[in-house]
Amino acid sequence: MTVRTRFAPSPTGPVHIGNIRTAIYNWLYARHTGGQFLLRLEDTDRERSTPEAVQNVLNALDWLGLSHEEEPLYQSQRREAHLEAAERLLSSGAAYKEDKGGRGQGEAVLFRMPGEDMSFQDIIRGSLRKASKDLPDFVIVRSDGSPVFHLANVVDDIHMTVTHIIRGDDHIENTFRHIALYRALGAEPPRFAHLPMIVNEQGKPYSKRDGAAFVGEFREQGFLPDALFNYLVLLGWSPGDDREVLTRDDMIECFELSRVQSAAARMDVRKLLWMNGEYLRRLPPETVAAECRAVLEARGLWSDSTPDTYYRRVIELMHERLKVFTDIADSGSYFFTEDYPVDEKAARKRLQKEGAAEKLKAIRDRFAALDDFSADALESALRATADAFGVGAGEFIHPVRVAVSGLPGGPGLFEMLELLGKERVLRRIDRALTRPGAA
RNA sequence: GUCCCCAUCGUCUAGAGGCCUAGGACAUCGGGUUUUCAUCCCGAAAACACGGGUUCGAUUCCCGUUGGGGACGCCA
Repeated sequence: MTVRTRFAPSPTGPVHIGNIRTAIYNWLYARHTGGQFLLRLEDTDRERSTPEAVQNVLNALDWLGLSHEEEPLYQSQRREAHLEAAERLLSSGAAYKEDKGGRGQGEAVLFRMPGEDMSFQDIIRGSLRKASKDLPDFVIVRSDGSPVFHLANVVDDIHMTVTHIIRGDDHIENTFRHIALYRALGAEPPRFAHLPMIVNEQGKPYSKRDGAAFVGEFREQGFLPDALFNYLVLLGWSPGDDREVLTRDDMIECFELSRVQSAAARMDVRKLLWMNGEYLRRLPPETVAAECRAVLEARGLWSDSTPDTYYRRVIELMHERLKVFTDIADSGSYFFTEDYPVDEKAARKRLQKEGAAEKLKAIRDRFAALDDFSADALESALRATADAFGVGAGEFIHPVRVAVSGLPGGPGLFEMLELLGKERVLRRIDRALTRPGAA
């Protein structure tokens, strides 16, 4: 029998990082076994489900490359099937009506639990059991006639012939009810695998207040889908060897549910950043250029008059220094505007030191006299000046860098100066010289 | 309150009774490379929650304690 897994989110808000990892594991397991990965929108909560949230789910899956087989099933359209199943349970005696004084007036339909202790083999947790006394009957159709989650969920999973249910461990207790429903409906229960939660960086359950909780946020912050995917896969699972950066094919090949961790995992944005850098550095320059441009536009740093050759060179110089695309706006803004921020600490150390102004002035004049403003020419000019002063080149390099970029680090100074061009370099040095405190 | 689940470096993990002097990755610290930053290379510090068993031998098995988390809806 071919494996069929499903991702069944309820579209009530942005897709959470924990949810999407569940989707990833479902997808990976289906691909690993040559099976199918299905999608079901559990949109039966009329008050909280929205079309925007549905779109958000679809976008998140698409962004991460989590392709699914068949058309998505909208649970709200399956109401008749759910109610029909309830009728069957009623007529077989597996369910009964009772007025528990709930929503609306009239009777709800309750499912009759088997009245015996239950257990099942979870692929990740092993044997899980529950005593009969802790498994009370429960409502499957409300007194207003609407089906309840447990019923809809099971009926739809049977309908979709799902063979492996991979979901969050907050569903462990529900599983006993679901298995009982499967049996009463005359269906063979699927295999279950319950995933641990992902907790925030403080080790607490995620709440709405936590940043870095929704897939869309990572996208906005300039993270790459493949990097987020790779990071998330490793959050609770490992290939069993020392590999960390894995291709999609590698993951598909060696993914095993039995190797999934049973303890909750904590989100670590620093490692995610590292992972993103790994992927970003391997990207072709055109891609980096396009993504960075989007960031620059969003930050108001982009001008359509930026020469293509100039921009390409900026990306060449910055590429390996980026961990996320948004870094281009933080550590490369001086390539695009005169209004770049100046690192106070660097300015104090390099520009306001004894004798800094004198050296800066000397090198400014030396640069001004240059006809050839190439990196090589700039370098020999600067080194000659340093020699004349009887000091190391660093005594000139650092102040110039801070004056021209406002930052303590960045691409090779001479390439940077050449790219910026004579006019801008001289203007910026002059400005640094006149800045208060630059003595 | 009742029931259930979980527990290896700060974090993610390897480890399925002797191979463990507990391995890797991120982060941290030190060194090398670089004009700087980043990359890259080398190195350091850093963990089996605690207490009982079982065993010739426990990080690995069992029980308890502690600590965390979850479920107890006519929400999904």
